[in-house]
Amino acid sequence: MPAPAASTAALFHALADPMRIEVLELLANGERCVCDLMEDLSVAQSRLSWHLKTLKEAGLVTDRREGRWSYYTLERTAFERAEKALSALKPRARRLAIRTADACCE
Amino acid sequence: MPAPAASTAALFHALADPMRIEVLELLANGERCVCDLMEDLSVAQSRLSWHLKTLKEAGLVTDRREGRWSYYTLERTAFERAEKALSALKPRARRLAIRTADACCE
DNA sequence: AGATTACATCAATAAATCTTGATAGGCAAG
DNA sequence: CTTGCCTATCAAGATTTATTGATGTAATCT
Repeated sequence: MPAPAASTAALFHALADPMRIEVLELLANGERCVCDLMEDLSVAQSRLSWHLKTLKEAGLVTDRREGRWSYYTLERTAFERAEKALSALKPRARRLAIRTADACCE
Repeated sequence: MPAPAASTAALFHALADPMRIEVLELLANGERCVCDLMEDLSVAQSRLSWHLKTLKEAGLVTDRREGRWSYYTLERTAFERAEKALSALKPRARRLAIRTADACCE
């Protein structure tokens, strides 16, 4: 059975922002610290921090503290969940259009 | 090269709502008319119509008019775009953390 | 033609999300 | 211990997105 619609939606929601996509693109090459991300994206610190938080809450990244730096890493399993959700939605059946509602069809 | 972050985000945005996910789940079994979707989801008509519109604008579904009924179908290519975008983001490299910014590291 | 059905669209409101600037906390260096 | 750096969090406002109820439109039926 598929994951609940709400949790699938929440996962995709985290992917539904251009800046978060850019962050993920940077992290795809490996772990990065916040200061580097800030520089690469030329973005305000609190803004970046907010997006990192939403990525983290969605499980797409994890963070790690080292001294005064924070490092973020992609979390592979979340991407696998997203892939599964996607393929569960992909068209898989007949093209037929058969109305079943009787409110509008009888 | 990857699709622009903004268009990737827009695609995922269409997937970022529980009701839209449910609609797509229903459509995964094949084309359906709006009246059937309404009944299966027990949802107000204008609300459903709105979500169908955003799915359509994202390219995830297409519609077809037949008499007074509208039929919606999944659009496979959009799902392929989404899959590509996802796999472009998946972790693919070293775990190393190397700071490159010199604003914060020198 | 008039009535009804199926759906889209609009306007108003509500709710969620994002941005910005300010403040606060942890850590390290001096 | 004080200062400065890196990051998180907060509060306020702006923007976007979603819901609701009403109206519009096109097709069908009588």
